[in-house]
Amino acid sequence: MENFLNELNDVQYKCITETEGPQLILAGAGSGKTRVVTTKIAYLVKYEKVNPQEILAFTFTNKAAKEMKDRVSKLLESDVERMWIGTFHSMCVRILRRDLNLPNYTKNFSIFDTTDQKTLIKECIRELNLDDKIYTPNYVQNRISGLKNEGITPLEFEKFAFSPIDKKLLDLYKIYENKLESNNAFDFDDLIIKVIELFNSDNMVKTYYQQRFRYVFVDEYQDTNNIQYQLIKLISGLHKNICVVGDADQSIYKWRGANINNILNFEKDYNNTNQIILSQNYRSTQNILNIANSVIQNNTERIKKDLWTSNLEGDKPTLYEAGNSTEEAIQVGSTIEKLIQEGKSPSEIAILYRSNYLSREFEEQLIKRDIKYKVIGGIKFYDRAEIKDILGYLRLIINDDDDISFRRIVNSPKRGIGDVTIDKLAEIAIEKNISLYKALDYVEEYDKLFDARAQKNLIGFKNLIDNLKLKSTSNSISELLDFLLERVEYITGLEKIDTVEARSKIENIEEFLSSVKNFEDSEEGTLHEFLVGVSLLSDVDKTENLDEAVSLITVHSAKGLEFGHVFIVALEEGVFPSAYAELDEDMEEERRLMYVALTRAKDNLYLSSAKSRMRHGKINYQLPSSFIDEMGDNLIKISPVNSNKVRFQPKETTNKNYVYTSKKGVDSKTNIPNSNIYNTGQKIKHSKWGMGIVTQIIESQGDQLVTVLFDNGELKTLIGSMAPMEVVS
DNA sequence: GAATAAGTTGTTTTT
DNA sequence: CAACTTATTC
Ligand SMILES: Nc1ncnc2c1ncn2[C@@H]1O[C@H](COP(=O)(O)OP(=O)(O)OP(=O)(O)O)[C@@H](O)[C@H]1O
Repeated sequence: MENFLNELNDVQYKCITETEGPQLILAGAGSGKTRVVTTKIAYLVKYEKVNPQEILAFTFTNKAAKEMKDRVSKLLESDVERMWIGTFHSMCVRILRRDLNLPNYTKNFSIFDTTDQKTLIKECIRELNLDDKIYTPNYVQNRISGLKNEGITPLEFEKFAFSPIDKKLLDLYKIYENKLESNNAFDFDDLIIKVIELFNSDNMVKTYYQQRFRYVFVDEYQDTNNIQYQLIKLISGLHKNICVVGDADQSIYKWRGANINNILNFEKDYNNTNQIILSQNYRSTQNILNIANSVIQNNTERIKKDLWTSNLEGDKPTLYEAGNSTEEAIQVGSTIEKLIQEGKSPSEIAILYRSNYLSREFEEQLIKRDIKYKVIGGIKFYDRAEIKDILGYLRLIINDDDDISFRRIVNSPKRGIGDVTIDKLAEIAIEKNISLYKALDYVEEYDKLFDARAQKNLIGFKNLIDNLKLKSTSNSISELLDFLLERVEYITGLEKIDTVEARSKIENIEEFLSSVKNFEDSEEGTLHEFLVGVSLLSDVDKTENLDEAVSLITVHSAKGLEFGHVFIVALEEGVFPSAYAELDEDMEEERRLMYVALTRAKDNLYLSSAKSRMRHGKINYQLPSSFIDEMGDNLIKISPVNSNKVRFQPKETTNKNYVYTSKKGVDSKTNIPNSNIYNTGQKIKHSKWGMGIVTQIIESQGDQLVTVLFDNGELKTLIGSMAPMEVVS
């Protein structure tokens, strides 16, 4: 890569060669922001002779970090191990592991994820005897995390917590923080806060990092929150060579504390900011860009900016309005099948949706067509109960103050230690102000508390953990795990149950074991590093770019990615935009989300919606997304296939891509006689039962089993060809 | 204390 | 719908 600078336009080139001082690069989607950062890092090292260890770059996900490292290393033809490139959270853990110095913490701290936080918060709510209808764990977690993201400590909150609810919240916040501390644990927000506190309290440490990192970069700057901003400011405070890149129109994490003011404040806080705007889009066709621009300009809280491209005009995006969600999924499935038959790479195809639950029907259709796919996000692998159990053991082994993990695994698998026993143990722990694990030492002393059985079980458990602790000091992680699973009889226990679920759990555990082996082979890290890695993994990171597979992904997770052919589905009011967006500002964020979705596409965009969709087990009738109107007449509308008869005789005028292709004769749907085809969501009239709605269809031997919810409340399953009923409109 | 049955609730997005 | 909680029984 002799001349990587040739791959840049003039403005990009300017960004890269103006290396000194604060630089704010604002630019629309696909204008090469990420490319600027990677190339600039390479430029600094190659032409400015900057030492790689003087480089620090914050990315949004670990995957983005990995990609950045890969690209830089390609440009430089050398490894980039000494650069710090990673998410805020992982960089902070790195700092804490090195320099953490707090009286009640050790460097083997646990990281509490959102679920752990809520568990802890539930305890707090119970202790304060608060009404759990008002103070739901969700609400409290949200509020506390919101405060922490803003950098508001309990002490500061006290100054303006006046409402009765806020006063209670303050109490909760205080107890919560104490509990974290006694668990030797940090939540996600703490990772950043504690580094800021560390810098502010220890000048030596602060100076070390300030001197070391001569060049600091932040990608996806529009989604940084207040504490991240503070951290950036601190860490770049000496050299002030801070280069941030972002796009205000792509700010989609406000709900997580992202503060768009960070863009505005930048120029105030850094003198002589070099602001550069990139406005040429290299990613998308003109037609795609037109739609994206036309949607985003409806935001009023926005600095207008022009984004143009010299790319080809391309195909016009299409819009398909399906009668119901299954039809929509079939349409998308068969279009994807067609694309692949035409020779398009599956990895260049993505289905984007607003919420995870929407992936299901599309998965079913892809499975039917034997199309490989990967779902990014949703139920995370490491979130499965069996994996969390094992992680719980590991966490407890290296941090025995971690009561959350203790509670999780003390009776999993069942070993006769129930809630009552644990509550008694917790009494000892509270009285002595120690962890649950340490309270185990007093079980014999407090023998009147426990019956013989419970006492025996508790002592057995203590021996188990102590054994594991011992093992952990001298063995590799996978040896420890083998021993653990053996001793705990986790797998043998599952084998005895022998259900489909148990089998899949065993498979998951085996997959987990091999991922541990992978970690050991590639990184040679400690157990703590392994656990940290797992805790901070994001959804996008988890899924390897395995092989050629279609991606199913939320719009949030798709930020920063690009695909040749993008399907944006379920474009309905209440879904996208979400029903939860009530305020104007929420609506604007939804619109930005739409903008992100649209600008992921390089060549083709396929939009679709359904008139009815199941949610929470009942049918919702949906209106098309208001964003569709905002796209103007740049769309080719494909009329809904309103009856199944039409399905088999597609009109000539129908867009080619949307012709139904029935791949295999086995497809039961093609065998159904035309006379009585029902679809879920249809209204029907039965001669005896009256009006009702079709809630489920089961295809069976060329006929349909139709489940109908009648208006009188009765739920009946009827044989499609026999039942005296008809569809009404 | 564990296993089952019945009832209830709801995340939109995730480091 | 499915995941989670509560009630009931052994
Ligand atoms: N000067 C250039 N010449 C050709 N292609 C370019 C140039 N700059 C960027 N690209 C290409 O344009 C696409 C978008 O670039 P990149 O991902 O860096 O943009 P971005 O601004 O970070 O996008 P987003 O805001 O959507 O994350 C990439 O495929 C990249 O390779």
